[in-house]
Amino acid sequence: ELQSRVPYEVDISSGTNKLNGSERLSSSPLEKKKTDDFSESLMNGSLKLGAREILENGNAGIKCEESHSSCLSQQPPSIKEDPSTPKFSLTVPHASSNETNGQIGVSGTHLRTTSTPLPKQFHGNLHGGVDLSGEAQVRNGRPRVDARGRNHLLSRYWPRFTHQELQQISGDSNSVITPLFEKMLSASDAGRIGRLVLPKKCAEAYFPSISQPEGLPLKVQDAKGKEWIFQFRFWPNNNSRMYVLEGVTPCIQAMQLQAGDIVTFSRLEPEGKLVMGFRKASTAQSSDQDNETVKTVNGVSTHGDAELADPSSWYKVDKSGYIAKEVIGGKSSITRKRKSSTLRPKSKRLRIENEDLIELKLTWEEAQGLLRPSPNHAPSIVVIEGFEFEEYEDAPILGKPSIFATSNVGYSGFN
DNA sequence: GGGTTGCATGTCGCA
DNA sequence: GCGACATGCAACCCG
Repeated sequence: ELQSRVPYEVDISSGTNKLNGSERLSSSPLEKKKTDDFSESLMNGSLKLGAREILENGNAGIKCEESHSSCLSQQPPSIKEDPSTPKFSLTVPHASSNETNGQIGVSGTHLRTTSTPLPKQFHGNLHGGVDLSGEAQVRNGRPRVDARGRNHLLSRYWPRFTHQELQQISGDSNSVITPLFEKMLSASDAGRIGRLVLPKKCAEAYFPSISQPEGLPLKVQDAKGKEWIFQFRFWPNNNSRMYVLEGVTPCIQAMQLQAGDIVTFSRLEPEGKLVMGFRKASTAQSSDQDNETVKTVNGVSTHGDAELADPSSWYKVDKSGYIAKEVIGGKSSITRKRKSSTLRPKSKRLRIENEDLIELKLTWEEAQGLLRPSPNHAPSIVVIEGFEFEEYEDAPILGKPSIFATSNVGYSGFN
């Protein structure tokens, strides 16, 4: 018996992540794509500020070192099954300090080592203590690629953590959060059966490898620190596997989750704990919408348009099984016909297919989150009516509030 | 008889 | 065309 019945935890050991390691460079098409994506991210600068934002707020940093192009071909985190110990181990490369000195804004990948001060307007403290600037940058984090198969994950599983979610997970600790993936709960997942179907690639990448269908118990901590033990197992499915977490009903109920809500999986480091968070459907958009706005867990407006805040108002399922999409401005379209035998919405397919129909409206606070200071220019401090403002000689850069990368070898996927 | 478990099957997205 | 995944459903378990 290779697998102990003792609940497994994810354990992290530090590795290396040499940005200048030429031996790691690769010219494979996939990696070229990542490089391009990353370059693109640098253009808008949002990665830089997103990273800083987290640091400057003194909360858990987020590892996103894998977003750098030179990280892309590094060894993926290995998920090893050690017969001699019940402890499941994940090896996650870390950044070395000399890789990031002065690199923030260029690499933007090693959050804990950044030192460049963040312009005050990006702290969000001018808005009643509510952070309005950082969340957009962190919610589009990308997971690592499949640790074993190195196959990329579908975009709908990319973690899109908000700043507040990360805060909620990390609490007051100095732990670093590595967002792994997220999944929108299907009706089956949220049902009473208590089985949460896991995306295969995510399961194989981030959870312990299992050889027997019975799998093994997996200890997962929720955002409140409560620990749950799920049975991580798989079913043979055709010639493949279908991974499920069993026994999730109490957790689902405790979180008051339902179909359409999003569960997130991340890892706390250095503890190596697997952490399960959630995002209610009322506060989250379809996970397939990259670069879109997301409301925070507690409903605090961030970059989300007020009319975008409630997806429940976007979709209506009629008796014929159609899902009608209501878009701002009264436009609507039929997205896809569902099985007529069931009327329940299948959140998986809830997506906006024609993004041209979306009009983004921003408040001033939201727009501020898009602004980036011009590089290489130090601000001058001006005090107006008791408030400090930073003045820049050059006009700010407008960036898209979507960039965040999380994985070591996975997607840089920047937009 | 109700709940649970394990597998089968249909649908959809992606290569 | 194939793999992934949502879910249907029959077999099994248990009170």
